[in-house]
Amino acid sequence: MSKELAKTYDPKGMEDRIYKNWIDKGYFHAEVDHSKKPFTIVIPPPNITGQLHMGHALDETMQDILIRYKRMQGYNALWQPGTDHASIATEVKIIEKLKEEGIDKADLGREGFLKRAWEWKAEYGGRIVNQLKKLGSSCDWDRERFTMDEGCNKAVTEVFCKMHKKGYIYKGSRIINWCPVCNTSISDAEVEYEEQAGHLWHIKYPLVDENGQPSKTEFLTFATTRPETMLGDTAVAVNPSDDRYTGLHGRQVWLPLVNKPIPVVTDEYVDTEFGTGVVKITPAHDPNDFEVGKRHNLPEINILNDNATINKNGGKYEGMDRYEARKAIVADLEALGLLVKIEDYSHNVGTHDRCGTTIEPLIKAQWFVKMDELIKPAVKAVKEGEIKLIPPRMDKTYYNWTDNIRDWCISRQLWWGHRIPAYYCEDCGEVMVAPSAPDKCTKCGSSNITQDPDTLDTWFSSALWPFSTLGWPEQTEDLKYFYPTDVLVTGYDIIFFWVIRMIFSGYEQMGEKPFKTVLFHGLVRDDQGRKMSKSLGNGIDPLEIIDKYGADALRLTLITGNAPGNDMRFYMSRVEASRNFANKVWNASRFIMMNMGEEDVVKPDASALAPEDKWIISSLQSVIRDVTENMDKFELGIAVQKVYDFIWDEFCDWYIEMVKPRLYSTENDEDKNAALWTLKKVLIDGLKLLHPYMPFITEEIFMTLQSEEESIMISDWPVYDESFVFSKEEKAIELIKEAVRGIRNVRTQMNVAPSKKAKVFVVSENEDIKKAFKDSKVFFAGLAYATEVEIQSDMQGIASDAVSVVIPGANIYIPFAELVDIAKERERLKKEEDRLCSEIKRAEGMLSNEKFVSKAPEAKVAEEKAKLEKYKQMLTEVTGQLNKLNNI
RNA sequence: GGGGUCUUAGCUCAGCUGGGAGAGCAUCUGCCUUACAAGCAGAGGGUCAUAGGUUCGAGCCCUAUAGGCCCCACCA
Repeated sequence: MSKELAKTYDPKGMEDRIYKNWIDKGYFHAEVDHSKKPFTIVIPPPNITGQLHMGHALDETMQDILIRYKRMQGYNALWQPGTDHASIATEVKIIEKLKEEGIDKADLGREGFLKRAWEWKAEYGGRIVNQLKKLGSSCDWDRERFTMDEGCNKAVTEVFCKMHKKGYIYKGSRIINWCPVCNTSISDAEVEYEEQAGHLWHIKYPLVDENGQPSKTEFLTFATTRPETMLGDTAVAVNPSDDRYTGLHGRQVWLPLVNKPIPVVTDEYVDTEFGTGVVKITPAHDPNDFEVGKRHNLPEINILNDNATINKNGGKYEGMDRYEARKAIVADLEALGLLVKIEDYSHNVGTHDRCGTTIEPLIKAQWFVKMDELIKPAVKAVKEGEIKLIPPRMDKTYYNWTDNIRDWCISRQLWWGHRIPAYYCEDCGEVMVAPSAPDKCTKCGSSNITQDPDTLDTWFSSALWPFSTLGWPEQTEDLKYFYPTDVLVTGYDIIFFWVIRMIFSGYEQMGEKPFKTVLFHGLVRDDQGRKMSKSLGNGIDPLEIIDKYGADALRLTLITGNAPGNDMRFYMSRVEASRNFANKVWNASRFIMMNMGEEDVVKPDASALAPEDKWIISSLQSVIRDVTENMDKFELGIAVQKVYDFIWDEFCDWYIEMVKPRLYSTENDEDKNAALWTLKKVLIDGLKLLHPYMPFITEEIFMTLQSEEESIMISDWPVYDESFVFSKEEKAIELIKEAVRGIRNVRTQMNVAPSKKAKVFVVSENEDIKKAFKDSKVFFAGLAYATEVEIQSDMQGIASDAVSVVIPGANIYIPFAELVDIAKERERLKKEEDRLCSEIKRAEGMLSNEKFVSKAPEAKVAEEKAKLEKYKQMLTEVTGQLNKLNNI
């Protein structure tokens, strides 16, 4: 049967065809099967609003690699996919779209808006999923979920009610972050601080004199960045230990414009070093002032409407925008002579991470999750290694958050999301939290009941994702079998939003961790190290890359040379390099197939294997061992680098070249068979090692090579096989390694030599060596001009002006008249001598160290001993050669 | 203010628990050798930021310094 690959590697079309086949065969699907061990990953659900970007591509690739690897190892691998409703992000987009149609959200009403939202989801929700498929993601699409599907809704309601009952969810009037553009509260995690150039206004308030009137001579000066908030001032504060102001304790100041007296209070919060040591206190519009206000029982005067205009408490400023009011107030204060000075001032301003609007702290009644108890098992889990974070330094980031945790504001004034299952009696005000609307008020029996209009923070449902997707709150078989999941792969940027919240939710709801390991990756940046963003227009579309170079090349690019948790830069030249590697694999495979005859190769006796066969097979074993080890440690970049080097350098550039003469020869079928068998074996194992990284090309080659197989993705992962490690018993392998070194030397010299024609003599009395060099082309393949090779048993045939290049055991002599610059050769040998001397010194140093000999692993010590012997022997030879050269 | 992290070849980065300085790209040289020019064979290029310390041995561990980046908190 003839086996053929297309002449050129072209991923286009091929990838889609293969993916479709995998789907049709159901290879991605996982069912509970107690005869196998489960391996589970839940996908970080992409937003339905989203388009695939490089961050996704990296994230999905890493997960797919792990899933494919484990699947090949015989695990029952489940990659649970799904999408996130992304409450605020989606709502904002829909509002934008409505605006284009000239429709206002309010006009549609809640029902109408939600109808539009679901239509939107139906239209765009599948887009990102299809894009994931382009990458080759082996998700179990039969299990695709959505954070607002029936099951997830049930989970959300269940959790809300349960936690409310336990007192972990409560409604309270507290100072929260308000986005005046999105018109909703947001959590602390959603506030992004941004350095902004602003001003520091120095203002003075008159003290109140004994007649209760503003003094004309006594003033208290302070500085503020937000003068407009003075409308809501209810005190000024000084530090109790501040000597400058001890006389003012208990007095009052006159709040200008509002025209009323407010007290001077003392509080430790005030920093005596900053400004004048006086702070105006606006409890309703500043988190710190809020705390001060609580301590001193100060009234809280809200001066802002939800859209950040001044409300009726602002007197004549009512209706003005917050920034207009600021101008007006500063102008009025100046007119009153109360403005001392204006300074330029750069400070951090809280903005909404979605829309960039400066957030406004407001007091509002919102729902919160009480965190102090919930967080405890989550901290313990990481501290005790129950959950491992990779890289380990992420622990610190994690604790940084858990140690400073504040209650989580979960209610949002949005429509798209999980509506809070709280119901209010319009008659008596009773609050009822229940899975469904109660018929009557449990307190007064009234049926005049309305549901809380707010929805939940989008992360509330994501926090339940690892178990809600497996069927919770039902006690499904899936849940028992696949939970806890094994690995969570995600970016470090959502550790606070998502990772921590999944962990405490897992412990609270399931009594068990949601995953064993969290593998973090960094951001994919552009080639200048900038974040890829829409506004910069520097984003690179993964789909375009896939279209041009193939998903395999993209995946390889994203994984190589990148350590966990580190950001990476994306270079087109690296994509090209990856594509070139794919091309290399393709052509090597094509070469092997071309040389395979009609009948299949059979496994040869070990005795039939040539030294180079044994060498490459042994080498393959160590690659298998190392790669498996690296993958188990989640060192994906290191693992694939090893596969890459093995395939390209050792297999293609050395082994295939060495083996060519045997393939072209028609004399020895047994030998040819041995070569072909080795080629095929190493290729197949190499493809398998590569498959998690480059699933498409490996499948295409694998299936062309052995059409009787089903698919590489369900084949067995290669296992380190001691019986294939010939180096332990075979000296021939050592010989190959040394020959490789010798050949390099020859090539180097030939390259600098004036003549291109070389005559190379191999001189040895050792029959094994002579056999190995029997067809010396083996060792000079790739150098067409090194054609003349003679093998001799003694030195007779060597011209007196020959000089050796180093291959201990077998000497390759090159007539230097043709090739070698004596001075250069001498230099080289001297360098070699130096190297060996320092090696010997190093080895001797180590071996003479009692600590090393007693503490280091035995194998290590033995290795060093062997090295020492080898180096000593090599040194003798090099010295001999050097002497010989010196005598010429 | 607290924490993290980085500084390794011209560029971008790997370098696992301390034990022979690596890759990709770029540069230079020579090759269309019947798998591959998306290729082959070579070469050049590094005081591993600086200064100390621990060790038989440090790119790796410790301390300090300089510079860059990130996260958190936030002083009005």
